[in-house]
Order: sequence, then C-alpha cells, then structure tokens
Amino acid sequence: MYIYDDRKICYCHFNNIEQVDELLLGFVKKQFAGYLKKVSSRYQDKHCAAIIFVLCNLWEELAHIPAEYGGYDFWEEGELSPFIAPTRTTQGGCTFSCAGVAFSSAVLWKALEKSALSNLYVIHRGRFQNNKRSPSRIIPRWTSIKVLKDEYERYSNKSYNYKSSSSSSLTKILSTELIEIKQRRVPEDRRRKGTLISLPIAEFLDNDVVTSSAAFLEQLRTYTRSISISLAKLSDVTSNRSSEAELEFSNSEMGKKVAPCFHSFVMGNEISKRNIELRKFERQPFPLKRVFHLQENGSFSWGRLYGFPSDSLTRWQKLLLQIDGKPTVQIDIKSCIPQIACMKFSLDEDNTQDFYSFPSLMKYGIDRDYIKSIFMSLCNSKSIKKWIANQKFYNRENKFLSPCNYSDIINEIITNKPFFKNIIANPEMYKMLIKEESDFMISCMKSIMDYNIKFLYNYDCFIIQDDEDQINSVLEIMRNQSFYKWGKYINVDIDRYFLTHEDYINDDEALVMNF
DNA sequence: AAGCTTGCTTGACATGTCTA
DNA sequence: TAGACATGTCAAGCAAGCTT
Repeated sequence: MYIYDDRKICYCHFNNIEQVDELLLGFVKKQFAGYLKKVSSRYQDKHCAAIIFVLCNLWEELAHIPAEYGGYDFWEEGELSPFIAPTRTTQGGCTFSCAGVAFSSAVLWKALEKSALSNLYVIHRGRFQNNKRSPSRIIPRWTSIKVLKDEYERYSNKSYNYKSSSSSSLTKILSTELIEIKQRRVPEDRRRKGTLISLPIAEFLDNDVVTSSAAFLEQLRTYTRSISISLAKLSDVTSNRSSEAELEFSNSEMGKKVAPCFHSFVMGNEISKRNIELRKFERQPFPLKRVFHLQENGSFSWGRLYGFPSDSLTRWQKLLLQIDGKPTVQIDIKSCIPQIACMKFSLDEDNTQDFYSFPSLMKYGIDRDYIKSIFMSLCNSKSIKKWIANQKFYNRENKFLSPCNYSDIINEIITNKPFFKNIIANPEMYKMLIKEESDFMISCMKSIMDYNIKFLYNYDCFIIQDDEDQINSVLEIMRNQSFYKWGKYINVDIDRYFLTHEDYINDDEALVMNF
C-alpha cells in the first residue's frame, strides 16, 4: 500500500480487514472526519474499518475495468482518489464514479458480497461552499447511504421475484427509501439567468434589429480553420530575448500561471492528456459566436466575438504562439474603450494621448495604474454615488498617499478629459462602446480576409505573423476603417513577446496544439 | 469590478440494449 | 413488451484565470 498524499492512493489491496494498518486508519479518520462525527464514538472504529474494507474491494473491482474504459490506466497511474461518488441515478439503477471512472451498481453489489458486511457505506462527495481556502475539489464532505443486507440477499440469490413485486425490488428501495442522496433539482432562482444570448455572427442594423450574417460566419469559419497554430520551442524564443522582456516576465510570474488542465498534463496526468486530445477534436470548427445582452426593452447591446482559439490561450501560451510555424505579433488598440469614446465624442481631442494619465492626480498618489484599475468599475457603476460607496467598501482609500475626496478624483478626470463624462457611471454607454469596438474589429476582419492574411482575434487585438508586409497591411486596414467610422486614425500598439523563464528553458520539445 | 472564458463535477433526462 | 441498467447529452455550478 502506498499513500503519496491526502488525495492520491496508488494501489491498495487487502485480503482481509486485519491488514489495515495505522496509516490507512489515520488517513480514513482524517478524510472521513465529517462523516465520523455523525457516528457515535463507540462505533467509529467499526465504521472506519467498514469504509476501508468496502473501498478496498471497490478498488479491486475497478482494477479490472478494461483499459478502453480508462479504469486500468487510471489505476496504474496513481490517479485513483479514495472517494466514491454516486453520480447518475437512472431508472431504478445507480451509476457511481471514482476518480472519473463510472461504474455500475453491479460492481457495488459484488463489493458488498465480498465484504460480508451487513451495511455498505458509500461515500457521497459533497462540497464546502463559500470557502475559498478549502477548494471543494480537495476537501470533500460526506454523507452515507445504507443498503440493507437482507434486501441485497434477496436480490443476489435470484430466487427473489422482483418482477411480481417490483415496488420493493432493491433498486426501487435504493431510489426511494435507502438513498439519502436523492437527486435534487437546481432551484429556479439559482439557475443561470437567460439574459445572455449568443448568436452566430450577427450585424446590427440602424434600428437595432439583429440579423444573422450566415455567409460571413461561414467565411470566417472556413478561413480560421485553415490556420495552423503551434507554440514555439522555448529555447528558440529565449535565444533572442530582450533583457527588458526577461525582466518583465520574471517580475510578473506569468509563466507560473498555466491552464489547470495543461498544468495537470505536465504533471503527468493521463486524464488531462486525454481531455486535451478530446478537446482538440471537439474544437473544429471553432464555435464562433457573438455575445449579446438582451435589454428589458427588447433591444440588444454588447456584441463581442468569441470562440477563436486564441481566447483560450493563457498569457504565456500567447507569448509562444506561432501561425503556420512563424512567430506572431499582436496588434492591439491602445486604451481601446477610452480611445473609441474620444473619437466618437470629441472630434477635437487627440486620440493618441495616454488616456489613463492624469498628472494632476499624482499629488494624491493616484497613478496611471490606479486609474486603469478603477476605469471598468467607474464605467459600469449605475451612479457616481454608488461607485464612491463601493470604493469605500473595498477600502481603496488605503491606496492614497494623501487625503482625497472621491468626487475630487472624478471632477479632475472630467475636467482633464471631458469626453470621460459620457462614459463614467454609464453602463449602457460602456456596452455600446464595446459593440462599437466589436463592429470595428469585424469590419477589419473582412478586409484582412480579402488580403488573405492569416489572423486570430482576441477582444481588441489581432494576432498575425511577424511579417512587415502583413503588419503594414493590417495597420492600413485599421486606419482606413477607423477613419471611415470616426474620422480619425486609430492608435495601435504592436507587441512582440520574448519569453524567458527558468522553468521552461529546459523544454526541448515544441508544444504543438492543433486546434 | 465585471464580464467573459476554461475545466471539472453533478443532476436531470433521454436513448439503447439485453433478457425474461 | 417491460424491467434493468448501460450509455449519451445537456446544462448548471464552481473555482480560477484572463481581459478591459
């Protein structure tokens, strides 16, 4: 028997209960503490033994699940968790799962038979809610179900005619009297609200009627499907890194933030590997869609485009992104929302300025980063009063170096950049601006496709190959399009990333992701 | 802060298959 | 043909991570 940590048991086999040692008993006591509390103290040891015995037999059964169902792989890989969770009840029957392996109640009956116990305790994995320090995946909560031994015997010796009295068959009992894990419906008020609507790529008409542009959707799908995405070899990228980028990366620790699934895969989890492979398969075609909010008056707002493979890449993966095996650049709109607001509402204003810079606020200790961090909440608040209350609630005043009134900040912002008045405390306007941004990007996409440039889209940026001609073409398209829309040339950033992180330097193999 | 995504899990319900 | 149950599908909930 090996116990690596609280959650992983590699292999566990007991011929009889005498083989249970202190370690396993301690483990069960710790893991099942919640359950054991409910049991009166003089029966606790007995229950521990029962739990261990049943689990061991179940594991033994699981070891014989054919590899194509995943059972044996997981067993060998040490991914089995000691938790048995009933997952799906069917018409009468019950399906259970252990470490992601589903098995039927028949397996359970066999285990019961071997255990020769009068009671079978099956552990129901629940959740600790609202407890961020104890993620539900790690610390389970327990309830038990009890299977009556005599009912089991009647079932197993086949002499029991369940047909003539089906209401008292074992499975019926399971689903009525015995199972305390009665399925519950998600209460109506806790269900997800239907305000978000995703549609195939759609366009707005003047009167805010949404029309679906199926032709464009099909074009975009075909186009993006032809793009081959891969991640560069880290050694290649790090060889021509800049020290500035190196510093930025090591400071931000972004390299440590990897997708859980990928991280798990790197750690040798075969389940993750399989999931990634399955996902790759499901990825085609990209589920391109545009997300709208349905307003109370029946009109739509919002309208960003989602579903590009670049959406699901983490920051560090984006740094390594290659299109058709070539390095990429990211062309994004500088301070996107404020800039669009500026172009739309203040024709005299310079849209190449730094929208988050307010030198006059520096005396309060309010810097660019702070303005950036409050911008979203400022726009989305229903009223300035509410925003101020919220700021106080989150104790943001700690950030200030000298005493300062929140309304002073807002006055200062509006005085310096008057067009901010239009978007502060105006969520509808903010959504409208995002729609504007999204429509602009879609218009650009159409032209980029005409130029036959391979691209990915992500919020306010295009990712294209690091090629001078292509960059110039895309810049030209964006400039022309913005001039057509707002009468001004849009201000963009071109980012090239160079990655470096000690953890990854030793990786020799390219991480290829064929979406 | 808020809005989106993701993976993962569970719950509810639907469908398929075997057997008596 | 109905019971038993294996298998399939969809959606909700949650934590975490990204963007602006």
